[in-house]
Amino acid sequence: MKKHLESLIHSAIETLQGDGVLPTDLQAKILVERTRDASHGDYASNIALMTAKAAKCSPHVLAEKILAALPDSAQVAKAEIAGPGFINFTLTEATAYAVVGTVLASGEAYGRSAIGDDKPVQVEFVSANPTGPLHVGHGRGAAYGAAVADLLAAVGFKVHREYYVNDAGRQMDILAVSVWLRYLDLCGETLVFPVNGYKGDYVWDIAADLRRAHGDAYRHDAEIVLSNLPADEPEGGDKEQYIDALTQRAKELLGEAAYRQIFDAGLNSILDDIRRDLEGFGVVYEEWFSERSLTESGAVGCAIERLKEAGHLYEKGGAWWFRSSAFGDEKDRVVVRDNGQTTYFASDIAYHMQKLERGFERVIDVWGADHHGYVPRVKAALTALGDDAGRLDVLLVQFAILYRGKEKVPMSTRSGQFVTLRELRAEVGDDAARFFYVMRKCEQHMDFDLELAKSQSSDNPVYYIQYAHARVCSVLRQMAEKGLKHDEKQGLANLPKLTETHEQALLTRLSRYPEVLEAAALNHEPHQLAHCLRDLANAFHTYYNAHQFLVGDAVLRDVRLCLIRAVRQVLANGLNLLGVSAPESM
RNA sequence: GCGCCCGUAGCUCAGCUGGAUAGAGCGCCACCCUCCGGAGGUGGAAGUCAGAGGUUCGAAUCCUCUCGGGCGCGCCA
Repeated sequence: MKKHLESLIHSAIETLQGDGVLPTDLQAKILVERTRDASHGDYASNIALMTAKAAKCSPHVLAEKILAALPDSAQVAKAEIAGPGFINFTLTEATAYAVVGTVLASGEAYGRSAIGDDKPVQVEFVSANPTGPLHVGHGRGAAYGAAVADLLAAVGFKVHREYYVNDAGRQMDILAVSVWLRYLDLCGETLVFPVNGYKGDYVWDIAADLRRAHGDAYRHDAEIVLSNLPADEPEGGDKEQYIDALTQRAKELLGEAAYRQIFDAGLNSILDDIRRDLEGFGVVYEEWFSERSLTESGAVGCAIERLKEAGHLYEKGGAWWFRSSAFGDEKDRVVVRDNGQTTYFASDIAYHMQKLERGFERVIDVWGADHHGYVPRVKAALTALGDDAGRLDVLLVQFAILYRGKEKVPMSTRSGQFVTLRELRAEVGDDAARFFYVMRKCEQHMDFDLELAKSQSSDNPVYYIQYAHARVCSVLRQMAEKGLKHDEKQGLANLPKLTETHEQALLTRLSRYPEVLEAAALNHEPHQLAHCLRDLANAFHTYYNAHQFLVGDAVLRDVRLCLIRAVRQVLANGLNLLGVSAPESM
């Protein structure tokens, strides 16, 4: 409808340009908006205010001229000037009522569109290091990324959801060593666990599995393992140097194959756990992309070569540096360390280069806000490689702070006292967690109230919306119990009987849904959809309280049932896109 | 110190990319159940949009500065 009105205005503008009222090189964007106030009609355009200057006349006078040049439309009942020069449109009744039939006919497809034109878009999200279970910070990225992906799919993009598995690098080595040391402990060796090792219980579990499967195959004498190592932190040494030396020792004693087995045992165990966690959360991927595969396939080497050939790398202090400061970054970054190993950044350059080469029109990365400093260097690398960094959107998600009522839930990664996503899911449920995470726009710091998320009352927006859905179902059950039949055809044929203000309000809400969906998708703002659903639920509850649906008048009953079934459909569609269930009873 | 994000009702947040009288939920106050689920609804009070300049017909929205809060500034990932 917006587009229809915009085209009407466009045609009026062209007429005025032909008449010389407006300059032909006019560069105004025609914008039609929903009115905030029902007394302003259904839609409004500020075009006259925008272009008055170019027309060299007052907005009001220009608005009159536009109005005169506006082609007739069967869907517009009236168009009038208001305020400083707005053009307000009021739709015909038939147009307003038509939405009910449209919703019921379209069903699950209502609100979806094809504006994405099947263009391939990649959404990479979560991508947490497989060194431990996901925590509540990752949860927000998961819920947000999944919603963004689903929204884009709903408006016609071909969406590829991807998880980047950081299965290479030092952190993973530390995990492998941690597993091995716990394993040695289980074998009966006595050793002090490094300060910098991963201390979570899951490391013990992996070690225990390893021992069950392989017995003492990887056992080495503790004294040999720990001999001639630099001091760990408690002994006045450097914990980083210590853990690296320990990693080196592990590789020497175990040999490459055995080390790799322990490494993979840790990796696979944690990755499986993450995958199960996300699946339970309703988050699934088309692809789990391995960082290690980038090195093994030579992609990392290739990316480095390309940068080197283009003259964007230089050697300093034994390492190779990328001249990212020449492309807007604060300073240059190392891609190959002095020990010959490539950095995580080097992998990321290769990864993003590949993403674009894989043919995605747009590439979206969802990152935690703590990685924001990383954005310029990745874009710099793409630019240096001759790619269009503009095709990459990095969406930064702020942290969520958990509250239990008024009390802040203590969380600190340092002490390992973080709350896992699994714990959150168990406590508040998947529906509430998914909804709460996307209720706020991603750049907002979020206070996540566990008590509220758990509460089964109208205070809790997710229950409020689900309850509206369940209520419609309940009415339909009541209908059946009373032995009444619903004649949809008769209902749709008599929609003008929906004369109550509450009914009019619902019609507007329903017709708004596709617009909200489109805006939410294109702006990567699922919170818009969340708010829209709350508003719809609110309008429904108000209606429910004010009027009976199962009335004696069969025609009116059919009409009202059509309306509330349409409401139910839209609620279900919207909740589904946010990964929240739409229960028939609660 | 430099960079990014945020600052809107007592609280949690919207505000459709510069438009009409700044909105919603919670909380608070006053009401509404012989009625399809009261897990609900109606009405009301509540704001110097952090502050100061600037841009223009018009600013919560754009620019500059200041003040608060978060995060980031590794040859970690």
